Amino acid sequence: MTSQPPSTAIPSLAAESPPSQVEGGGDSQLSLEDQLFVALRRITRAMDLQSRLLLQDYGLTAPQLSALWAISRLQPVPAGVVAREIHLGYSTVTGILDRLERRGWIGRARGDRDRRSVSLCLTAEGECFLAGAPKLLKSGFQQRLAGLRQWERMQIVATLQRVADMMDDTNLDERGGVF
Amino acid sequence: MTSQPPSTAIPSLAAESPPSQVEGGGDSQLSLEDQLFVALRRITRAMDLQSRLLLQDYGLTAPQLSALWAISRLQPVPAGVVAREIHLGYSTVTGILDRLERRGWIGRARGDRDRRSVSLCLTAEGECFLAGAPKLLKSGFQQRLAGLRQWERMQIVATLQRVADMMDDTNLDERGGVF
DNA sequence: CAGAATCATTTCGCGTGCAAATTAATTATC
DNA sequence: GATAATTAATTTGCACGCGAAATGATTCTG
Repeated sequence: MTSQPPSTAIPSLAAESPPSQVEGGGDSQLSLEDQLFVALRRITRAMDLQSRLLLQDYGLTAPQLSALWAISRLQPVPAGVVAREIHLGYSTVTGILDRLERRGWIGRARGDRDRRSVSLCLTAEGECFLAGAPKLLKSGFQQRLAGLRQWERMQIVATLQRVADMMDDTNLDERGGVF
Repeated sequence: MTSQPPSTAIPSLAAESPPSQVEGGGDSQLSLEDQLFVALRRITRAMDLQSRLLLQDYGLTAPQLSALWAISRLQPVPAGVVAREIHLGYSTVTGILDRLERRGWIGRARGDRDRRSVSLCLTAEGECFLAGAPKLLKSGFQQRLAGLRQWERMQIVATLQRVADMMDDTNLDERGGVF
């Protein structure tokens, strides 16, 4: 019936919470892979919630803001490049650009040389908005991050990039491997 | 599981990204925070795509499978516990349970003592399905993970959990801090 | 013991993000 | 130079996951 595996699992490393049942998730008895999945799910959810918060406070989602920054950095830039840059599908980016354009933050213009492509540029209002725009990452998270040492931050980023590389099949063959 | 990782091990590790421009995203000129965001976005997307792949091949999404495993592990279990366990909102879990129930993999029953709560159990078919069920993480990712050393895997999981802790405000106050 | 407060779950409305099909423009092939 | 193949962007259809409000059940108060 109920599975109570008497696992001898030593709560390792990050699981140095005392044997008291910490509410929220008894990861200790999960396999490493499952723990990893849970952590990833928590991160995904946190990203989603942060995006909703942005939407509520500023009227744009995190992907929208991310696109805006990318355009600001690369303009004039075709839509496809932005999609690849911020790791969203083409069709998704179209919708995002619609909303950014409707708000008057970006301008769309068909390319001169190639009239299939769309050239994206920030408008003056777009620049203005970005000047006072919120950060992509939640302020609480940023603060906590800032509280770490430089090498810790770099280590975290490196690990995340490594995980992203391992999960993301698309541009893996081009690179020839994770290492 | 018995080995304690060398706690001082981590410093430079994978952080030695050479200035070479890898195609796809010129992260090199981005701030550390932006690089972090991009990595998180890539991970989120990879999770989404993996879930779609599951849906296509097995007819259930990653959250559904995750819920199924959780129920299998904790049954009989009320819905709210499952929601907290797999880090999804209550309302989301309701929909997931609908689909799992419609497929005949779980059974819902109002609690005897408290008729507000719903007791969830796996059906025989559910058990059967789980026996041959796919993993939550993409096979390619799992293989790459398996290719690492144990301490590397643990380091990755620990870092992800740490990031999740830092991003997730909900159960932070209860714990008193990240450390 | 009635009414209020609380709790677990569900319903509803919304925006997201994807794949597949579509449109429009460019390049390749014969 | 016309037809086919490719490319960039968009439209369409679908399921997800959230918050807020609603529902039904239980406990707290006076």
